[in-house]
Amino acid sequence: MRTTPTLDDVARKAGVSTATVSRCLNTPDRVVKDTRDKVMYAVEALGYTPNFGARVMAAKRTFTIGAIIPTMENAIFARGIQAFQEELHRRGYTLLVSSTGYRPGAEEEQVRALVGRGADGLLLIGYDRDPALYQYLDRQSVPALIAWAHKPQIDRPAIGFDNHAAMAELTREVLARGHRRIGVISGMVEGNDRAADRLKGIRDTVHAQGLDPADMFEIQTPYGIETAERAMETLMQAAPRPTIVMCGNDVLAAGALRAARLMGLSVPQDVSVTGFDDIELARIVTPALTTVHLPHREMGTKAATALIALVEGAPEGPAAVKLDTVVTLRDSLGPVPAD
Amino acid sequence: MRTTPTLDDVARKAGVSTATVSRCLNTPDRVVKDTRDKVMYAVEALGYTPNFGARVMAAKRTFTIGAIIPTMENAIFARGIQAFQEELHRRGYTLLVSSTGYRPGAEEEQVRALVGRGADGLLLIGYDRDPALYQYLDRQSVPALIAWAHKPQIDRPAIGFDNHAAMAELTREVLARGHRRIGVISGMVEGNDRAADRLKGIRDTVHAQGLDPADMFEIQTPYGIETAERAMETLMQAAPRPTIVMCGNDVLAAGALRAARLMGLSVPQDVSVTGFDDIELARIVTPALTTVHLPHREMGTKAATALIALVEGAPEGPAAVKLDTVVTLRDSLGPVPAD
DNA sequence: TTGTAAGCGTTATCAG
DNA sequence: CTGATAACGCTTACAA
Repeated sequence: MRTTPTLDDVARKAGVSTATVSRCLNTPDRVVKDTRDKVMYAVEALGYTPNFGARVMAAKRTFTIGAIIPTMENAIFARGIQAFQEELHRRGYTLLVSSTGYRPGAEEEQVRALVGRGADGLLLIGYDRDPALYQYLDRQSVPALIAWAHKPQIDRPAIGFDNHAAMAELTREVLARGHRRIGVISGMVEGNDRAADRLKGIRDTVHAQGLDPADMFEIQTPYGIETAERAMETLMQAAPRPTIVMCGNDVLAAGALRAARLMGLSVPQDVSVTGFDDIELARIVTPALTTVHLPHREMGTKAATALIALVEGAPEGPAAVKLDTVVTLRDSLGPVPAD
Repeated sequence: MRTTPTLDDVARKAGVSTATVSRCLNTPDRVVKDTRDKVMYAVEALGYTPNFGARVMAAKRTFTIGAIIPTMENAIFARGIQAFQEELHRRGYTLLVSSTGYRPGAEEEQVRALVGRGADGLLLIGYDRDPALYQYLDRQSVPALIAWAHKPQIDRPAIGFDNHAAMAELTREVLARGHRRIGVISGMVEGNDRAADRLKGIRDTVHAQGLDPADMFEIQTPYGIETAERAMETLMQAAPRPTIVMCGNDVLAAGALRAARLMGLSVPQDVSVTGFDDIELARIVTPALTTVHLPHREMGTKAATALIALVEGAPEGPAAVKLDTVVTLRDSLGPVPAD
């Protein structure tokens, strides 16, 4: 097992000092072409790669950004993260992603792992987390940008959506179609402000309308097609049955759609279904989902820009950017069925 | 901007040496409870996190595994990677994922980034890549495990499927239903052995059947729903039209299904469609997709085990593990339509 | 333009 | 059981 070549090996082979090699690699113009060629040749010949650990320790910047997302398993974050990564790459940064699998406590672990590895900045999803984590980040002075959520009242750099308002708008569309018995399949709200806000957006709108809360049927369930199917089955057993089921995201809605089909209910004739996120899935299922469109790629790109700004000497105080969402009407939402 | 606390700060605060602090953190049993308590208290009080760079440099192991996948944007790899990560976590390793977005050259970049950061081992998708990259990995003696593919004739540690055989089996099912005019929507085969093998699996089977190659209609296209829709439109304009369209994966198939619906063709009455991968999508679309089931989670889990074994002093020579695939018949495949 | 040498924060080896 | 101290590989003043 030959040991991996170091700066020193390159220097020796090229007949120069390690300082010169380092300069060739980092600031090539501060080195005369002739020696640079020698050095580059040695680098090639040896197959040298800088040791990042050492570099992190000696320099300050790593040009690495970390992102911690709840899951890679469904496409909720995929598109935004992809755009985030592309923009970072364009700006010379490397993205490292890790996921918590919605495991409580996992996020702190990952934050420490990434910070310890010298991440210059972090992308986190949503606001809800142990205050100690925020304290830790502040202390380490590692900038963190919150994405996929937006709460102007919280003084943190963030870019995202007003989940409450967006869901409220969708709910108004639902009410306008005459629905009064509303089923809800929500994600688990504990530690998930996006899920919580969406749920609250429905409740507040329904109550503002003066409806009887007893006419709402809520189920919280972990994200997943299967879990949503179970939830849908339960909701459809209520009597009288809800005329619509509003879901916390498109994945849950896809599950609800599937369960409806298996139960022999047609959508939207027998029951309507709505989603949230407008991931690709929403247009693929039958019937296509009425949902809330989120500008995933725009958010990813802007998140990259904002985080880099923060990293490269935040002008100052945190700012929260709000992106617009659009209620997107497709076939899965219909008028309330005649009894 | 308070500077982040180091081992030294902790040592000073606890009134012990840095060596003792280090021991408390890494081998707590080699330190008497009393001093350990003092140290732990200081660690808490200061909010100390070890600097990974320094640790990498001083120790050899990092307990970090890197995975480089073509894309996070669709679910092809999501499930397997999730299982991979879960198993790694269970074994005390951290997973860092990065994606190439099918960008040529990006993989090398990412490999270097991960290796430079001290990754103990790497998970790579498929065999096809610049030999120089393999050479680099060997030289750095960083073990790499190839996943999602299996070629016994290539002497590399790998875990995956025989894409050729699996697609061949599906093709036999197709032929058995009387289809003779076969359309194919394949992923780009350049640098993607999985896509290439699947395509070849179809061709070889069709030709073995003694069919006229002129009856096959092949289109290669980048992965994506939209691109698949375009391809489907093109295929459906041929006269006579193919009676079935076999797709290189489920995402492409979902696009084909969608295009068919928009063109007013019903599946499988007017045209059949098949996929490959059996991701969640396959059961959600209407009609449900006939596809090749891959044991995603099993592969992820076993990949983790295998890679850790490699990292922790590979017993020796590389081994290739083949996992079984299952042709899964659902509604999207029907008999050849009567003309 | 290039070389010298002092860190950077840990771990590991040796003594005590 | 604990403390010095020498690496680890690289960057960066400071000198030459």
